[in-house]
Amino acid sequence: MRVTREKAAESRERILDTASRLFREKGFDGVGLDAIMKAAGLTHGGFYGHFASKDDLAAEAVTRALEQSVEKQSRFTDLGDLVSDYLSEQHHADRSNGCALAALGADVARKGEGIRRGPTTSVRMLLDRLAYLLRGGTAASRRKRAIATLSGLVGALTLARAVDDPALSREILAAARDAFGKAPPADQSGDRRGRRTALVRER
Amino acid sequence: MRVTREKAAESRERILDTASRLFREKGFDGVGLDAIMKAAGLTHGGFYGHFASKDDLAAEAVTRALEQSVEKQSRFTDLGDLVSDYLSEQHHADRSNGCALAALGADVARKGEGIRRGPTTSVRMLLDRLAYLLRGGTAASRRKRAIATLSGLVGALTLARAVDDPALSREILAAARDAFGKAPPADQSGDRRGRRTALVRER
DNA sequence: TGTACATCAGTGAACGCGCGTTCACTGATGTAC
DNA sequence: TGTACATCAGTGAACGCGCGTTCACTGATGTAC
Repeated sequence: MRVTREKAAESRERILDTASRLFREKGFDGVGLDAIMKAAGLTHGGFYGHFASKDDLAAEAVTRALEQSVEKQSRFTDLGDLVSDYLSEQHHADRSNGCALAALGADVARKGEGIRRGPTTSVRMLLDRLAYLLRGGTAASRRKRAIATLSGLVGALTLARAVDDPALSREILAAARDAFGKAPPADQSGDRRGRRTALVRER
Repeated sequence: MRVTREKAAESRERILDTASRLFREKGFDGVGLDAIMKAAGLTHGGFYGHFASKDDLAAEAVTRALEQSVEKQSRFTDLGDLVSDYLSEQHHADRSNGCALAALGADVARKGEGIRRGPTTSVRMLLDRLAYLLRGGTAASRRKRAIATLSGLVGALTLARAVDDPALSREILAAARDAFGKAPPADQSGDRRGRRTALVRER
C-alpha cells in the first residue's frame, strides 16, 4: 500500500540510520538486507524502492555515520574533551553508535571504488577540526599533529576492541587519552605550564 | 587418497598460510572455504580433516598472521626503521601480507570469544618490543609511549587505506612516520640532539 | 470541491546462487604380524 | 623383510540454509479534469 511521500522519505531515513548502526555493529557482510529492513519496520522486498543495491546502501550508510561523527566532534571546543569522549569506555563498548572509521575502516578499504568517497571527505573534515583544536605552531605543524592524533584515536579504539583482556583495553584507552588528549606546546622549550607535559608536540 | 603424515602437516600449514593472507585481503566473510582450499591446492571437502570450523580456522589464521608480525617487528633494532617499514607505501598497498591488526582488528572485535586470544597475546608482545625500542624514561613511561605508538601505527594505516585520494593517503603515512618514528627524549628539557625534536615524548 | 484514474511505496513469495558443513568413497600410507 | 589389513588424507557430490535480487500484486496517495 502506497504511503505519503513524506512517510516514504522517513522510511528511507530509517533504513539508512538502521543500516548505519547495524553495519558498524556487525560489518557489511554481517547483516542481511532482511535484518536491516525488519529493524527499520519494513518488509525486505521494498528495499529496492529506496536503494539501488546493498553496496549503494553501504556507501550511503558509512557516509551518514561519518557525517554524524564530524558533526559531533565539531561541537567540542577542547581537544581533551574530544579525546576523552572518543576514547571513553562507552565508545569502546558501543560500536553501533560509534566512530565508523574504527568500526568499518578496514571494511571500506576492502570494497574498492565509490564507498571511500564519504570517508575521504569526513577524514578531511575531522583533520581540519583537530588542527583547529591543536592550537599553536604553524598550520603545517597543526596539520601533522592532527593526523597523528586522529591516527592515534582510531588505532587505540581498534586495539582496545580487538583485545580480550578488559584490563589491557582500559590500559590502552587510558594511555592513549593521556598521549593524545593534551594540547601540546607549540614551541621548542618543553613544558612551561603547570600541567603535565604534552606527549605530542611541535617538531 | 591418503598422503604421508608429513604431507598432511604441510597441507595444514598451507591452508593456514593461505587463509591468513586471504582473510587479511578480503575479511573473514569475504572468502569462502572453497576459495581457500582451492588456493591451497586442495578440494574443499578435505577442510574438516584439518579444522573444526571456519571460525576455528579464522582464529588460527589471525594468530598465525600476528605471530609473523611480532617476529618481523622483533628484528628491528631501531624505532625509526620499524615505523618507516610499517607505514611504507608497500605495506599500505599490500594488505595480504601486512599487519593483521590493521586488516582484521575490527573483524576480530565483532566475533566474540576465542578469536581475540591470539591478538591479545600479540598486542602484548608488540607493546613490549616497542617499549624496548622507545628508550629513555621510566618503564611506565615507555609502556605508555609504546601504546601511543602502536595505536598511531595501526590507526594511520587504517586511515590511509580507507581514504580515496592517493595524495591524502601519502600525507597521512608521511605525517605519522614523522610523528611516531622518532625516539623521543626521555627528559623534560626538549630536544638536545641535532635531529628534529621528537613528536612523542615523555610526560 | 469532487470524481476517476494513474502512480507507486510497500508486501510477500519466489529465484538462483554461494556458502558452511556432511558424507560415502578412494586408494595410498601406516602398522601388526 | 614381506604380507594383509586398518587407517585416514583427500575427493567430489550433496545438503540445507541464508542472502541479494526480482516480481506480481495491493491499495492508499497523488493528480488531471
